[in-house]
Amino acid sequence: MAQTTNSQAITRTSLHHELVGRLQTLIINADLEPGSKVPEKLLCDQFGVSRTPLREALKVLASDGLVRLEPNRGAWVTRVTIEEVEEVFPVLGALEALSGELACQNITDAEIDAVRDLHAQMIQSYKERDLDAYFSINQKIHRAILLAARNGTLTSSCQALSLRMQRARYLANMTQGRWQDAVQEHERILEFLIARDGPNLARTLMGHMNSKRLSVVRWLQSEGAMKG
Amino acid sequence: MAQTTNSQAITRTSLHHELVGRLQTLIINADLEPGSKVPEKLLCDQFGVSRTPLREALKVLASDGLVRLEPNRGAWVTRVTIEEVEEVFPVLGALEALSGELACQNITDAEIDAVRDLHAQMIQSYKERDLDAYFSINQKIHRAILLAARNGTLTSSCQALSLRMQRARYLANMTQGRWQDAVQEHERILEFLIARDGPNLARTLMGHMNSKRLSVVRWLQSEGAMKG
DNA sequence: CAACGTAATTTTTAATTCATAATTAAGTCA
DNA sequence: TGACTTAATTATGAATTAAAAATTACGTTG
Repeated sequence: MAQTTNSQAITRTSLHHELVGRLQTLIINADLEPGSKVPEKLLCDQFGVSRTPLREALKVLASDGLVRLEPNRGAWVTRVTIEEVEEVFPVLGALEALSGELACQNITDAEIDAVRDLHAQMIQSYKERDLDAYFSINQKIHRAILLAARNGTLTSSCQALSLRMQRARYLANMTQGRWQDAVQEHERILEFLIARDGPNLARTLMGHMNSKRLSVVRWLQSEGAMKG
Repeated sequence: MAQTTNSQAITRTSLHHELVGRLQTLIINADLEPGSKVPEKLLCDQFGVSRTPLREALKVLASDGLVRLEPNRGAWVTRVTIEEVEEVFPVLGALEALSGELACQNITDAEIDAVRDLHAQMIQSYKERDLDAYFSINQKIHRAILLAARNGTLTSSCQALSLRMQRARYLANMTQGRWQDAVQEHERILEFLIARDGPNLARTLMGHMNSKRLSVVRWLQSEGAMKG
């Protein structure tokens, strides 16, 4: 009997919590256009909820930087600006470096094997020029390392910032050269992880993040130049 | 006229935003006891607001880890556990290290002078054995370095985590030996900041954070041993 | 004709109300 | 007497409603 109650409790989730996830997805997929106003009424109809839980969710998204609340003006989907990218990537770099350091201390052999598998799949996606698959597996690798660090605070901090940058992932300037460099960086990441070489893994992850930053910024700059 | 409207606009703030700040203060000062239930009704009466904005604020605090929401059970003030300290301090260490690195690149001479002043005041507080003043000035120094890093994302990430640890600041085991060590670490922090030696400042700040972690954990352990 | 001010409409914000879930207390049965 | 069940009370969660603020449109005046 107690078990029944428990399993129900697991599946049960508060409405606002559900909404946070749904809205995150909408924003990351750019279904809600960057810079646009969040259409409260429309979303309420779409999700079949009232404005109270929706607004509760928007407050959380605002503290994560996905929307900006203007008092008495409503919520606006934030844009990925060059300034933001220049700010967020260094922080993400520091956090990923730490995750690499800690992962080397705590990762199991089985987990390393899993990363090795993911890496092989990613290489395959690279050879097939399947960018969507590449991005997806890439993210799984970073997440596997993050989880191996055994630090929940680190995990959530990283994820919140990653989420903001994921809005820009389709902006990543994956030229042939950049893509090749990224794959080579990942080779070294795997290598240092297998060797459980914390300091070098940390350094490589930070450098990797810095390369990503440069790539995204260049793209945003060229895009800005086209428009303006 | 535009200026008048503007200055008014600056002071205007939404109710829920105001509440986030007020509740943070209550929790940090332990006016809301760790582990206890957040008394919605009482707080509503106390602040003279309805439950809607209060609950919006609680959602934000929950995403910052200051309260924990249990579906259909309400909000509970989180405790500072040893596990949390062991998680948060390393992350804070990585972020402060980055802040030191960036500060060395961007800090002005005037800002360095300001830190120097704060440092002198802190030494004075140390000599007078004024722990409250010491903590307060200490925090100002770390914040000054953080602001000199010119990275808003870093600032808010650090602040959110610092807030969680500030609940434990009165738990810090400031024995004579530990206090002296901390002051010496700060001497080196100032020294490397003046020299604008990023790598060494980063290393020192991380070490400083590690010392703090050890001190807090030891205290929590001895406290746990007393009770249990 | 343009610019400023006023009024009306729309939108946001917060309070109230209603429904649902949890907890506690009381009563009954073993 | 103790444990379990059921009912009642209390509190939480979400919708609705009301009040406050902003934007827009219109009219008037210079």
